[in-house]
Amino acid sequence: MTHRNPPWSDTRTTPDRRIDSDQQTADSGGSPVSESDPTERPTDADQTRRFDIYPREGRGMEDIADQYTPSDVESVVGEYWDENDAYEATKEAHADDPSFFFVDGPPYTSGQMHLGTAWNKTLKDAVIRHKRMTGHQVTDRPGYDMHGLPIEVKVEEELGFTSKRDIEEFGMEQFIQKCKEFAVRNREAMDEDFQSIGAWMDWDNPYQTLSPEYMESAWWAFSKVAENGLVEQGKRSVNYCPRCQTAIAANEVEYDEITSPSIYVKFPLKGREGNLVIWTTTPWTIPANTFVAVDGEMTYQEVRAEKDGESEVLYLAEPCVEEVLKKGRYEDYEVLSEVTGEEMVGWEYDHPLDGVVAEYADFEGAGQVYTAEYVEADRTGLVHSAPGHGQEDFARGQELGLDVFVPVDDKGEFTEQGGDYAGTFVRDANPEVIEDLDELGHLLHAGEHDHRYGHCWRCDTDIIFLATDQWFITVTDVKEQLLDNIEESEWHPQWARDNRFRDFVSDAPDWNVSRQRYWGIPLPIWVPQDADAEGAQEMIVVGTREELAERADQDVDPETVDLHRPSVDPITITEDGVTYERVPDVFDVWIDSSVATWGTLDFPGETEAYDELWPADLIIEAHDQTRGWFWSQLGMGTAATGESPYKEVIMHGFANDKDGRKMSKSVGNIVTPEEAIDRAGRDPLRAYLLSHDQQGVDLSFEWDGLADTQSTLNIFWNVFRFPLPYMDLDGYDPAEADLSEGELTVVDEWVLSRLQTVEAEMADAWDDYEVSTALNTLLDFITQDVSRFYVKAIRERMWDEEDSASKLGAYATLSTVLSESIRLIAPYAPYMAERMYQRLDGSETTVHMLSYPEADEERRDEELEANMAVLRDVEEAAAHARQLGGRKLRWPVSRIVVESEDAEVADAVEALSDLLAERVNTRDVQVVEGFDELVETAEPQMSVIGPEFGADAQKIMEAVEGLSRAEVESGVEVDGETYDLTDEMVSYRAEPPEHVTGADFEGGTVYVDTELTDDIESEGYARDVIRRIQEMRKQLDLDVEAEIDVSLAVDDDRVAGFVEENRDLIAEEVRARELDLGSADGETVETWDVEDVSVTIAVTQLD
RNA sequence: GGGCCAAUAGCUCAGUCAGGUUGAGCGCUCGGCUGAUAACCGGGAGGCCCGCGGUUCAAAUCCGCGUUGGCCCA
Repeated sequence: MTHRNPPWSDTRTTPDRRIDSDQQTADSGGSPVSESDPTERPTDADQTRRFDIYPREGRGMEDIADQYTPSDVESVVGEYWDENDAYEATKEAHADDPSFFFVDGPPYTSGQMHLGTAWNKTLKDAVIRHKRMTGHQVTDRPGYDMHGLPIEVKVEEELGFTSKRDIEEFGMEQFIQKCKEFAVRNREAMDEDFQSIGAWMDWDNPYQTLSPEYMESAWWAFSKVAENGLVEQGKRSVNYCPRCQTAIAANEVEYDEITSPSIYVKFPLKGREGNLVIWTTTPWTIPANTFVAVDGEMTYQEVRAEKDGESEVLYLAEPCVEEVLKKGRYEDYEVLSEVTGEEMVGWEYDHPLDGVVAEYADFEGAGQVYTAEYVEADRTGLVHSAPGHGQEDFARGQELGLDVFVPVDDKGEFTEQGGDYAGTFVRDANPEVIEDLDELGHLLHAGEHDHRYGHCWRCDTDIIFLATDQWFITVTDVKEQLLDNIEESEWHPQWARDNRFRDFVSDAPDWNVSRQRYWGIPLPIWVPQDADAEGAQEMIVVGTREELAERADQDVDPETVDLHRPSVDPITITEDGVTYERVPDVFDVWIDSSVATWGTLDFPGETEAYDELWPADLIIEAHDQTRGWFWSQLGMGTAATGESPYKEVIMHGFANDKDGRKMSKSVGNIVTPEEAIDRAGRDPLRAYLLSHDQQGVDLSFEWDGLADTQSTLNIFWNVFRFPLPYMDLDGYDPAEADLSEGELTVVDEWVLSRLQTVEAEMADAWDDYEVSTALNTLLDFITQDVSRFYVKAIRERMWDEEDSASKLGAYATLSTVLSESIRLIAPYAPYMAERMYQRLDGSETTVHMLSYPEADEERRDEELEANMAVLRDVEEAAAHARQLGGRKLRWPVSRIVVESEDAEVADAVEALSDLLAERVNTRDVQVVEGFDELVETAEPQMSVIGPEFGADAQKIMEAVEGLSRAEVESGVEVDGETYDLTDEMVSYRAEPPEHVTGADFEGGTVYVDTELTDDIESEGYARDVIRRIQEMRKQLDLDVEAEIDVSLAVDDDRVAGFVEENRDLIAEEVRARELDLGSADGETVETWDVEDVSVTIAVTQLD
């Protein structure tokens, strides 16, 4: 065998390369991938930058990267990308494609990347890469959420602050500066984190919620909301953090189990005998009591209860009577009467803390019984209601037209109205309230109650409900439109939209957007200094910096103004003789991210991109954002413009630990992305994360699973590197692969057909963003079809003559399969794909600028795929049968017989019989409907024979055992006497004849005839000897082309004869110049056991 | 307390929408292959398909009630 080129010479000097050599013809519906003049692209001139798996100059195999080492691949590719501006080149390549407006959900800059955010960014990156490869100009601006209470709290911790007073003393401006520094510092670290997992986004230009342009987006959107009449100021009962001294959003409240007081209180009725009995876990809200709620439908009993010789009258819901009286340790009771809740409406009572508190709700309508929806037959069936605190109480109070009475200030302390409690923090007042109620004789029972209660998500302080003056976006006014807009958006998975999201939106209350804090976007609301001034508008909402400059009383430069507090605080607006001042609040931080679709485009500062792109084509977040960002954007978009700001949503899951439990510091089960990258690599981590369901389902992270993914990628790596030495030897350039050159065999046609099928299936999966399905389809193809089957099938052809048409066909096929598979995997494992691409082709700067392969229906042959599936089943069964027959694959068998009644199976085996014969190493393949050589062996049925023949049964059994059916049916002779046996007495077991073993497959049975002949033994031993010599060559680390001398001694004359017969074959296969039989003398000598025969082999390397 | 999602081999997951003999990978074990070789392939063992009811000729799959975990809400 001769070769044109020395093995490691540089054969890659072809000057003109095709771009994207096996690009399919663009279909009519598809969008053409931009292909600018190839001469503008980097050409072979910078070939030195191309990766080399195999060193070109005179080095040996030991230098070959024969194992997939992700860290090596990733570091070299990372450098390559940087040096060659691969990201920029990719964007450039798709600059003229149809646009795709992706919007990044901004991570909050108070922490660092964890596994969940790594997953999130990886999925986004894969989608963006795929979108580009399928011909889109993708908006890929990453974002950061940088304002808000959580950062304030972190900074307060750093500075050792405990209250707002500390901040005021420190200075608001300085404090805000510290918050900004904190956010920017974290952002920079997160930039690096995200890039470390290969996320290709516009990291030079992220949108940041603290930038003037971005803050302006929020002002603009809010001003549109105001124009639509959906901004309102009002008292609402809100979740209030007494430490942070601000309202917090419902989704900023976390819940935990706590122990609260549990008290039963008697409210003395006015104008009639008796008491209403209520139950509460918040004694401190009793001072604010305004009314008592009952269920109009429910039956209440008037009972006279006795204790210590005294009696009193109590009103309780009928199902609660026994329980409550037990709590109150009453000894006996009698039911005096029954009334419905409805009948109790209007009853009046005295405030139970009259005389203790300075003021209580005694205005028109207060101190009475009303019905309410929230009453249940629980505890007492009567509910203490304080609209100044409880949210439901507040809502019902509004319906009833009751004033809101709040004897608590913004520090959570009682005001002077609280009388004895004035200046006491509400929760600290609980014991006093209980004591006072007891002294006044109104306490029926006091105990403890364990329940879930909310606390501030950042500072852990238990929240209180407080009716305060806040600003709202009244989304409840556009509820129908919100629900309609949900219909307009497409969600993956759809159930998330139709169940969770729809339910949440249906129940969403008005959105409290004001926070009494510092680090945030200031509310752009100006209110009159004197609300009663003539001609005063209720409020002025400013939408842009330009507008602020125009309307402000002070000089404001729209280019340089910092919209943060405190610089905007002193700005006033005077119009029509009325002076307006800014509301000192900042926005709820959810407002910030809710305008991300505008902020990403720098709108309204810039309008061009907005006009072209808005609304977003796609957003991707985890399921916690259903009530977060998915909602805030819908709410803001609908309130501001009437539209949803996004069209499509992918909602993925959470990364939990291996037991499906949340990762947390306290449990100590956190896995960091850094550790995963260190232990497995970026591509394996990405592929692992992306191989699991991406739609709504959580991931249980497991190290073994990550390792599995790495070994799967390793199989791809092996498939990739397998042909390289051969191609190099032949000077074959895989980038120039042409399927019309050379000769395609049936396996080539098959694997190409499979490739098209895989491409079609992946395209279908991608259409529905079934990202994991697409990846797993590809990985299955690479491992099962390409590695397990195709590579094995073409191995021999790699050693054909230099210009063999069959080899060229295999080269072209494998090159095509690799080239397209590399592009198919590129969005998932971008580093590996790049390295492979640069080795095989490299005509473009990066694999990621190429187009995604599409199925060529011309190349699909479903019948062939079906036939090959049958062949593989048969092959598997044959291997099984061989194993049962104790004949290893290296030794040929004389024949296999495929038994099947299925015509399709028979046709498939016949169509592919040559290939099958080769793969199972048989000299002959037969296909039959029924294998007529099976021997039926009799098995006596003693349960029938025993009773029939009594004492003779034992002998008959022995005689019958192992006979054929014919022998039994002709009569069984025992001791000269012939017995006729009925069918019931004997059953038959069909068995293959001697030397034949069978194994079932889905369509039938495969029989393998392992009978030995001299011819078979001769080949078998020869192959065994070849194998041993090859093994020695390998151990000696010989170059594949190196020649050797071999001498060997066989410790068995007959086997020695077989070896002698095959001398030429052996010599050729092992590249032996001389092959001596007799004694083993040479540089390296080793003795092998070949089928129990000792064979000593000596190998000497020639120069 | 409520809504949604999940539970299938020792582990990670398919299969559930459209009911018809539970599959894959890893791990274990036995074997095979061998110029992809620290790679690769096959056989085997291993499942009350979370539990209990119901619908049906037939349920991992549909329905109801629970248990456990996750997310969200109160």
